[in-house]
Amino acid sequence: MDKLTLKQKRILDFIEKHRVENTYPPTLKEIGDNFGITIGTVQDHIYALQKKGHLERKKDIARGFRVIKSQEEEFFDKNKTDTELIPLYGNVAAGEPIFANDNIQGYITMEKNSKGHNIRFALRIKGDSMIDSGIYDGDIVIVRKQDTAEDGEIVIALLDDEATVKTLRNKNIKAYLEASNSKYKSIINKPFQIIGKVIELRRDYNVI
Amino acid sequence: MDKLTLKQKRILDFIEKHRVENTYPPTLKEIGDNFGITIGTVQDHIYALQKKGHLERKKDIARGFRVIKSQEEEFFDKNKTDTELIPLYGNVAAGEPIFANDNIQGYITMEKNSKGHNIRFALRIKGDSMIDSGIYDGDIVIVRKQDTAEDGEIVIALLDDEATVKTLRNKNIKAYLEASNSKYKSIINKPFQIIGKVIELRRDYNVI
DNA sequence: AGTTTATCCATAGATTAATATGGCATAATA
DNA sequence: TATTATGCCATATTAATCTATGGATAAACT
Repeated sequence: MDKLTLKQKRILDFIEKHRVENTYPPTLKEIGDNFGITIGTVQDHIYALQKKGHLERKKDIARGFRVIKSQEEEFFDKNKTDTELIPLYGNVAAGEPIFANDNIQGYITMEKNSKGHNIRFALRIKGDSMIDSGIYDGDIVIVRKQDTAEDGEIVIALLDDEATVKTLRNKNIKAYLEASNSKYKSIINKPFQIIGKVIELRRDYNVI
Repeated sequence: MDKLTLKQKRILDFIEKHRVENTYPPTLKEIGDNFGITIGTVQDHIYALQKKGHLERKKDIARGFRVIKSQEEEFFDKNKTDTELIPLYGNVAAGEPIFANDNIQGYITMEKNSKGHNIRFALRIKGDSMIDSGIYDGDIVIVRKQDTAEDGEIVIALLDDEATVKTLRNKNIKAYLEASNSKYKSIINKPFQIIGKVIELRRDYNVI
């Protein structure tokens, strides 16, 4: 990858920019028109770009360019691709399905999970029952779907057909759920089902 | 966006796949060759795809296709491209520079900011002085660099050469910083400099 | 000094690629 | 049933695009 002259760099950038914007690379003429030079001159530049290893080209193929990216650029692209969007669900009233499509309030960008495809989703917290654990009304919790959890972990549980955020206590003896706010009483010995475990919390401060 | 027939869908997919793999879309002939049909037939399919709103095409332009993506697909693409990594700094002792390269603990994936290039960084919280605001030891705050802030906003301030997280109070009269924990006393009438404003909080729950 | 590199131009093919037409058969739809 | 959409072919024409050549100047390099 020899170093490029300013002109060569500009032409290379134009080819890539054109490709991104139009979905196809430019022709020799289009390049020439953009820089106010003739096709013959463009040929010279293309030849130089190829020789220096910054551009590949298919013979006799219209618009047959491929811009070769540097390692840095590849890296930058790579970390751009290793993210995914997970759905953000609003809080649901008792009896209503949580994972309904029309309950999706938006999407949260997250890094892709390396190991396996464990399914995650986000849930907006309603109420202050977890305030003593530093989870406030309006916060968003990222949840990993699973049906078991350890003592002390914060879980999303289905209780009386309603999804709630609680701390799991004494799982193996008589499991109950603890609301992290002293004014709420904890739920003991009620049947519940664990939907997932809270793995992250996000709070947006209103920013204009 | 009318519904496509199987054949039409396959041709559309081929165009997009070809574009991604080669950096440029195929010609009519290349499409025909791939499916074992003639150019005339391809023209028919292209016409149908255009009429149904799945494909755009520039007249008289070689390989001048643009595949129109559904909202879902746009979404999927968006998360691939519109993110960036922001540096996560550890807490620093008094006098040491915060933004030193060897103070970078990692990187946080975030959605790119649409408006302008305001610079953001992340900081890991040390101590419990902001616990009453639900910011705990070990939490990560996302900070937008700026040197002013409004009353009540949580800011990163440089105070006695140390970066601290505080709530800003009475900015215009006698500004002081408030620690959100009753056992800490607020800092009044000391000179300080605002580095940035907290725009988001993230907390990771230890997950194996 | 001689050679290569980088920029330019002009022009004449040769080939690729798009467009225009017309025709045919079958399935879906009004 | 009449009409439209789908899926296919063949061929001629026009336009786009690439390739090849030759020439020129100035700067950088050997």
